[in-house]
Amino acid sequence: MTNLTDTQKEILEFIDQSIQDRGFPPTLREICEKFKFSSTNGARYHIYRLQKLGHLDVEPKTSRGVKRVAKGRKKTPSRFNYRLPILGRVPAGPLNLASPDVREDEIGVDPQFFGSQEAEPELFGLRVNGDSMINAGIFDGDVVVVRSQLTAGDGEIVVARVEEEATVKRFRRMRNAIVLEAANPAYEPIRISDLGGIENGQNVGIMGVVVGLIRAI
Amino acid sequence: MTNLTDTQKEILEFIDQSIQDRGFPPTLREICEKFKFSSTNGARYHIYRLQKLGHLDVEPKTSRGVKRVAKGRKKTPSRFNYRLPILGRVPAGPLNLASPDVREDEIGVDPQFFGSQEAEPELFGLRVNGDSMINAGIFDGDVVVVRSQLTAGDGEIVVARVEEEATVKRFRRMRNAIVLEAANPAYEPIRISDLGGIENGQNVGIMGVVVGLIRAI
DNA sequence: TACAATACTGCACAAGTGTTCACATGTACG
DNA sequence: CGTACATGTGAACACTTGTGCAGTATTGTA
Repeated sequence: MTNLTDTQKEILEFIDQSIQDRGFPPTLREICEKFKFSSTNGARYHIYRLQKLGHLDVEPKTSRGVKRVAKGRKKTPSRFNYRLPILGRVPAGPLNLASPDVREDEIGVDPQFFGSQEAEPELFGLRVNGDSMINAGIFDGDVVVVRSQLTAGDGEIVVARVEEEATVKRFRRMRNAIVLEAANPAYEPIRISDLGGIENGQNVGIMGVVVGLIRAI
Repeated sequence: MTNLTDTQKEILEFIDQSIQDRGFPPTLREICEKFKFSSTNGARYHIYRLQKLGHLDVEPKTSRGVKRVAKGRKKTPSRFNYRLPILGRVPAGPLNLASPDVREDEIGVDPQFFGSQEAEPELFGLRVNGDSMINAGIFDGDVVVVRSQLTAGDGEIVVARVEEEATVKRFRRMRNAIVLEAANPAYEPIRISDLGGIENGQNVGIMGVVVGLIRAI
């Protein structure tokens, strides 16, 4: 991919630098000065080249008329800028993504890494409380990355609301019921007649599917 | 705050638009054309004003020499932009951070979340191969976040080089030796006489300390 | 009424800037 | 050996662009 000569790469860098520092791209003569070219055509040659290679947009007859172009699979800046809101441990109490005051923190993540292709993925973080999912590699204090959705497939790890408490469990679709089971034999599975239904007086719903995990050691 | 006239606000907008669309600010005459001024001094007057008001930086005698100055606008902190290079599984073969060709991918992370305060932290990612750290919650395929350093404290999880292979182990400082132990009873601990020393013909060194973990499910 | 400030018009000029054409110098390659 | 190609030099040219200076119209305001 980096089939560019050293000079070409340096010129792109210089253009970026100029845009960053001064707010606009350099002129041909500024490039000449920087690279000790004695003729504007030295710079002009490289600009022409870089345009042909698709790294620059050039507006003819226009001063400073070069523009860096995001090339092919070049990383979208927003890809790295997504801020994942981390909700707190939420031991009891309602888990409400919309209310920003329950946000404990936020961290920058790469949504594509967790399978999200959308520009504005519906991801949020949730700090896990307890060791009920220890056999699934989810430890106390870990942050699980959750994609908001109301349904889940068999075997997926979900964030479920049981009464007014949020828990992380593995979602099992049985013959006549749905079971939320912990990945820890010390915990009893929760049996539900249907998704969102009530059995034994339980009020249950799925809040999202766990698509990733982030841990600071 | 917005003690600007309508025209002034529109001119700032036009400058932003130009930067966004074309990659560089407009000339005075382009502003004139846009705002139906018949004299360049019409634009010039407003640019001068906006400079005095602190909304623009102006580079004299320079074409398109205006720069929007961040006036209390939210700027994305660089902390969300750090790109963590992910090295491959590196089953055997040398693990060299410097050579970019072993990079499998990179993801955006928040170094502060993993305890790094520096602007350019020496973090890298390493995809874990095998289940030797399963009891520490590190599963096959997980990416561990590693801070490059040559020493480690007792009990820390480290990336160690044994011969030419990189492994993730827990670092134990014993009375007369150092032990690299797996978090899985199925694996035998590796005993080393001293850090970087050789025992049983082993060539061992510490490459970094695991400060975090990222998993895509 | 007089005066200042705002928001321009009009025009010429010098410096800034991209463009064109001709030519030089390596380096790789058949 | 010669040819193609990449990477420049050098100089002149014409358009672009910011600048300086003078003037006009409108709107407060004292």
